[in-house]
Amino acid sequence: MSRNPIALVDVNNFYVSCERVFDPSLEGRPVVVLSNNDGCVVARSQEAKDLGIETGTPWFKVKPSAAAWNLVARSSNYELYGDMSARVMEVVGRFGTWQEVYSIDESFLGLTGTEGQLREIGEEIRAAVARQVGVPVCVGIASTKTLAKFTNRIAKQNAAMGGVCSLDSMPVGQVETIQERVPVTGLWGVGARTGDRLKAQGIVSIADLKRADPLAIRKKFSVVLQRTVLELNGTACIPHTEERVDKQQIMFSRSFSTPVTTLEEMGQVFSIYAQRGAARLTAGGQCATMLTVSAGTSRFAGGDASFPAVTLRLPAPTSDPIVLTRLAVSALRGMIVPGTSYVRAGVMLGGLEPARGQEQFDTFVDDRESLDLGGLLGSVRAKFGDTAIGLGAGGLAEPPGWSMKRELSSPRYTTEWEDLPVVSAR
DNA sequence: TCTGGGGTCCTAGGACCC
DNA sequence: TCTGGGGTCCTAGGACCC
Repeated sequence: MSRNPIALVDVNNFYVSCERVFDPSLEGRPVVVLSNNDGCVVARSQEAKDLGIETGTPWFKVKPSAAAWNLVARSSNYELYGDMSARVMEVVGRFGTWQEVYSIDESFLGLTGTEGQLREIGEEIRAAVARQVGVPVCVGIASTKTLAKFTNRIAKQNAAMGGVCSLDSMPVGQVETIQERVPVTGLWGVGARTGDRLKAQGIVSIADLKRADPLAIRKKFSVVLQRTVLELNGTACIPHTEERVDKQQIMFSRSFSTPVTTLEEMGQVFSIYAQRGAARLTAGGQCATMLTVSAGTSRFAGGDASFPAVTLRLPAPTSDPIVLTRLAVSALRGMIVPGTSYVRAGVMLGGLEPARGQEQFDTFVDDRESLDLGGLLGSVRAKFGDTAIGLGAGGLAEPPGWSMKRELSSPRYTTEWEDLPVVSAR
């Protein structure tokens, strides 16, 4: 493997670990972090996992036992997690010849060194992140991304390894034993659907898949699964993209704290969501060419749920909040049935392309010809806060009744001056 | 009573062109 | 009126990820 080893570095129980950095009283206690609207569990501390709480469990089902379990729940605080993520990535990136940030809490890293040095580097990464950011990470090192993910899992599940595992330093027999035991769906890229289809072919464990003929797998399944087979056998074939490529779509979608039933309220929703989407476009220097608005009734209410959606092709690529808001609101007529209880809605911007100066306004020749409205709104919000300015309903000082609920949120410790933690010593 | 949000990649099939 | 083959682009939907 000595050629081009790859590390997968990820934070243990990331959201919970972020909460613990600023509230050490959470150490050792079961902690869960909830989805938007405090709906269901999205992250768990080890203690919470040990209690048998699964990801996706609705909070109202867990809540009655919370006191008895000494369980703490927090609303998700994405502002905090996003900022902590950037800090972790910066520290981890110092150790690699290249780095690919794969998700909010994990990145692939190119390493160099002998087998013995690799383990040391892994330990240095752990120590650096613990000291400079304060969260625990695990490191898995192998010759391909798929194997690095698998090795990271081994590091996580064996406390004796101290959070670092290099696949080639493990006895071959031991690796084979694990691969015989772990089901294929434990692999990166193999989900439940593919798992069922593989089982029908007699392929159950990771070891089974590793022995399969790559060409046959490609024929029966897909090129994606063929790559998994090759990577399991040490042939790296999933390329890494070091540069952050532009996004291809932007979605703003939320559940409501109380159902929305009228055209008027849904107009508010689409107006506000379209403006949030437009703000993200502007921030990323992009324009959209397609707009999709959608809504949904509850899957749990009994009867048939409905998920109406309308997609519009924009007359010209744009990030103009006025254009996007107008179109999003106009799309709801004929799509939304008044009197129906909608529990969620979303605005999706697609077919994104880089913004090209003022061209985005060329087809809308009015007195805004040379005005970058999105940029202007963005700078006002940056200075005076997210709710300082907006179009129509987006400019309401008081959030509407259906707005998201986050009753158990921690402060934005690292991104707002007024939320800065205070430390004192005696 | 109360059940998340935001993405990517691949494939198949249709429209269209030469 | 019949006949052929090859290619691109776009879109919808599936599967997967965290």
